[in-house]
Amino acid sequence: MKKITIHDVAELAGVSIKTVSRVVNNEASVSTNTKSKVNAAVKELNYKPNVSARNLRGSQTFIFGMLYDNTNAYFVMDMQNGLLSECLDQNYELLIRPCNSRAPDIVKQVSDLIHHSRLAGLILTSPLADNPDIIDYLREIGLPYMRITSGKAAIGTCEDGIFVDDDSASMHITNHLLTLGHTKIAYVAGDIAHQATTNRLDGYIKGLNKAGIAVDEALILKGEYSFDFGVEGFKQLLKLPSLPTAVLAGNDEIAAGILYCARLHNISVPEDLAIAGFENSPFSRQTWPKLTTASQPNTEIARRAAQLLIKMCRPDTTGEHDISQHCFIPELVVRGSTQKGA
Amino acid sequence: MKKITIHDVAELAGVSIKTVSRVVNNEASVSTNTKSKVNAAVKELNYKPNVSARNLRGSQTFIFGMLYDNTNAYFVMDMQNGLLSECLDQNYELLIRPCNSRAPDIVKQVSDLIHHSRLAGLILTSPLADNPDIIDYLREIGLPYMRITSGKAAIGTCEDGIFVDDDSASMHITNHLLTLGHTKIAYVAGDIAHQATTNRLDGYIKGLNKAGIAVDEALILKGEYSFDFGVEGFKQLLKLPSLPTAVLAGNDEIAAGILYCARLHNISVPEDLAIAGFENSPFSRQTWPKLTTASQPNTEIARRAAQLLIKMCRPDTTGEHDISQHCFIPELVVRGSTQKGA
DNA sequence: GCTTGAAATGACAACGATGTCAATATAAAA
DNA sequence: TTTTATATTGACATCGTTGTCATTTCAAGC
Repeated sequence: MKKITIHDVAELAGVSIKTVSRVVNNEASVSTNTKSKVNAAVKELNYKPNVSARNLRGSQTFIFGMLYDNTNAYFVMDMQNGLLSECLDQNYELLIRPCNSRAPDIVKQVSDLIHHSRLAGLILTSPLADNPDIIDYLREIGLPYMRITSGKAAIGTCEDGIFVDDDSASMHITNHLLTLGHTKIAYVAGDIAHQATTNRLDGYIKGLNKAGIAVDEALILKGEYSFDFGVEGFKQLLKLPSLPTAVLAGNDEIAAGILYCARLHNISVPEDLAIAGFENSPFSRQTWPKLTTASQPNTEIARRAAQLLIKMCRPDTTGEHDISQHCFIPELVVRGSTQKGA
Repeated sequence: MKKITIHDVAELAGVSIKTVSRVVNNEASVSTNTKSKVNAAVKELNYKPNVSARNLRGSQTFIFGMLYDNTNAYFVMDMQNGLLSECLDQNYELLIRPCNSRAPDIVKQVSDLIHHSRLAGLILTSPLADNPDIIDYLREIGLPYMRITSGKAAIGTCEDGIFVDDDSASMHITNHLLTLGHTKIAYVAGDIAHQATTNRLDGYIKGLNKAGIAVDEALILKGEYSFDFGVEGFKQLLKLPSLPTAVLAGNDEIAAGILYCARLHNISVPEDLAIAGFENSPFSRQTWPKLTTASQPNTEIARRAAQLLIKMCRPDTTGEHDISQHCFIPELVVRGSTQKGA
């Protein structure tokens, strides 16, 4: 398998290697005639530029990074599959890195990755996407980045990113429970380092307010996005003088923990207690009863993030900085954990 | 942010860049004194070799690939975290790729990845690790690879890889059920494209044989590693004249499906039906009751795979091809799905 | 025909590492 | 001490590409 280099193409086309480089990179100032000669040679030899040489020499690089710090394997998997699919299609490489958002030197870690791997752009998932130190740093060095996080697309601000409107979705779920007649609804929230946590709580509070129900702080618990915290949280609720009739969980894992704990105490779901999750992760379908939840198209979200980032890195758009943002609204999925027979 | 190159290290350590290169690459013929000086400088400057430059110049590259085709997100996550941790420590890059092992052009896909990204080695997880076409191809082109799959370490063969002794573990679980007095034990297996599936079945059969119990083919179902197949499989078992008293599942997902379906039919677990899973994935702890299962240290396994692959790529060992293999035996974890109160 | 500016092209250095091979330091043998 | 073998080190070319800058080509304007 002989290696085909730019020299071979140049020789065959009868031009200099620099001209081949120009054609391959779609630069200006190449005559139509030359361009077609070179393209023919490229095709005949099946020439592919050497990525390492490009990355080594070029100012532009074709490598993105994706950072995650999330125990939710399904979420990370969806993200990375979506990103990879889009990046590889567009001839970008994607480096995937786990990291600890609470590490004191997190900014340095990010900085090292960027410089060492010469990243052209970075994709951040929550809670890293919500870390102001990291964002400030990226702004400072002017690296294109995409945050995949919670919020409303704020057109008019310079906040680029992909946003999931957890606020609205959470309100929908709350409304769903209210419609079923519940008035004492607890909220077992995840890690407040995630923007989503705040927004989901806000949606819940808005929902209650609209229905004219006072928010009872004793019914709101904050912890982390894990099954174990679901168990823990419900144990705390059990200590209350009277149980709520419904619990909204920060995500499906927490909901599964609550469900588990309810079962231990012989509380029937949904008859005595309605439980709703969030995220529509696979195991929201694998509990008994299945969990009512809010569904977001994670793979699609990731693909979109990659698309926008690539657009940001393409200098061919005319000067102006387009706003690169997009908003997704999770959909309510009603299942047996809130409504018998659903 | 200044980029740290080998020149900076050389200057600080007071040696030539070539000597730094030797230390970094663990080559022979460097005095202990020089080595420690250089290592100190590397550490002080936090120097990391540029992967592109290495890849471009060297005959050896420092990029591994990891291929997965597995719907079990927790498994893939554990694998990639373990591999990344080891690879990055040793200054190897790791490219992560999902792929479809049943694609007709799978070998070409693998080949393209290897050549286009100039991989130094490849790590395969099941079922890709069990695909003979891929393995044959890798042998043919002489690319170092590590299979992470099921089997017994067969010292003496040239079969390099990381093996999980599913056979023994499955037999342990079977024995556990036999000890509890079960004699009619069904097996709901996963996808037979995975070597693990065959080996787990073998362990089950051996377990029954040792106890002098005849294997009833009607109690053995083969499908795929999913919750849905667990549901489907149990529905089939329900059609039998009489139900088994215990079911062994190919993995935890299948077990969760069985558990779900049993609950739908008001069958108490473990009283009327004992269920055991395999893999000790997080949601084996998130069902009610929790699942008895077999636990394997996936992250550790992955890290070991990377270590062995790196060793294979290091020419500094004296000529001979060491056997690079390692075997892990999953441990039985007894929980409430087979034993009340466990 | 001559100047001129822009378009088109090429020569050459550079990116950051490793491979080759020659030079030097060190230890062992004579 | 001198010779010889070996261990240690460094100078320099090199990998395949792109950036810089100089050069050539060409059409338009005088």
